[in-house]
Amino acid sequence: MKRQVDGRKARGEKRRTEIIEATLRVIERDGVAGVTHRTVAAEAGVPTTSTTYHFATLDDLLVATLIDCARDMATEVYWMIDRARSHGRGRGAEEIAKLLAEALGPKRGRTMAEYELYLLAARKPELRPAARRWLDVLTSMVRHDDEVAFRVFLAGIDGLLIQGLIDDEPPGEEELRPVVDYLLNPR
Amino acid sequence: MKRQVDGRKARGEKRRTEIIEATLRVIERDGVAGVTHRTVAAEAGVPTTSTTYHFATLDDLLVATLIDCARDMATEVYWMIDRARSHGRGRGAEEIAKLLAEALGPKRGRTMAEYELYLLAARKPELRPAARRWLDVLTSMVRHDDEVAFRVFLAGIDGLLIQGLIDDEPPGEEELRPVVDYLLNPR
DNA sequence: CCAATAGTGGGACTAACGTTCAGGTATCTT
DNA sequence: AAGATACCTGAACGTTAGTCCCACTATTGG
Repeated sequence: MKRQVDGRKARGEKRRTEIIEATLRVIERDGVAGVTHRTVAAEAGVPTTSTTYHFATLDDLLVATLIDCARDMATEVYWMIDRARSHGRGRGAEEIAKLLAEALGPKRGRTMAEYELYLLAARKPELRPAARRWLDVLTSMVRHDDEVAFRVFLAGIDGLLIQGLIDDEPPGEEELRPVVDYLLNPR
Repeated sequence: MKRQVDGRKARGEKRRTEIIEATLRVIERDGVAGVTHRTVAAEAGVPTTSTTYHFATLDDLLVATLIDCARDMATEVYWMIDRARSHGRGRGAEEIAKLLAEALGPKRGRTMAEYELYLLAARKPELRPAARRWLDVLTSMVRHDDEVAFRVFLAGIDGLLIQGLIDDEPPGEEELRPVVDYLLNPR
């Protein structure tokens, strides 16, 4: 049978994704610098050689992990837009502000990981399509008649996030809302 | 004499700054990941032990380098504002757009280094004052009656830069000017 | 049923790493 | 002049890294 769920290949791919997830956890905790075959293997609870079997080099592991991370981010943005739409016109700012506050609060580690992806993509062209994915999702979903205003909006989101990461106490939802609102409809 | 320029201490501090400059070059070329005592020593043309003599640990070297980098960035921003002012009201956008285009073009490596500083500051609170320095300079020099608009401006600059770093062909000055202009005087 | 194959895991090898140390030299202080 | 001081550096230590090897197991396709 080809569709056997517990076969060799299926278990292999399962472990592969487990390794990727463990890598993401390591990046969230210690940054890309903390990623080694051994730390990842320990985090995933597998022998060291398992990571080298599924990913030829450490670089492959990093690239695979960050592409995965970018995919998650893009789908999250997708659902955010969807939610903002269903909440009616003009309520988009609240949804976005809430998401930003989460990114800087409970999901801070994840946000840092995403910006390490950005920086790695700056050096590795192969990662750029993945890093740009959430930008593409936004661009394709949101109607933008004013090209310049939309570009400011995209840049503003990134700036708010990265500056929030180096704040001693990151801004909360209520602090972000007027800024996001301004970004969405400047007068 | 205390003012001897060729004394023991003076040469020591000179080498110290040479090591810091070499470290910055390594970061620009290979990123923070490429910084080791040996690569830095080779880049500076000094023996390996020299880097450990002047900086107790690798971390100290990194922190010293990034603080130095941040200082340069802040003074550059200072002079940019000064220039924009002398060019008369309303010409600020051109000056800023030119600076951004340079940061994404000839000085791309330096810009990447600066964002590695950001990300490191997100994990090391001791680096945050240094990372925020150029923001503080802007805040103190530019009159801003509208708090929200100014915040959008700061975030926009960062967003434009970091998104420019993952573009396959970074935007040029003429492409950036309308966006910067929009950031400065939204209607 | 059986050869081929994908996955597993313990061990080990080499290279590179951060860091230490001890001996040496030039400079400063008194 | 002479001891103290700051700087310099070759050699080496112990550790950890990436990666490879090989014997083993369980699944697969014919």
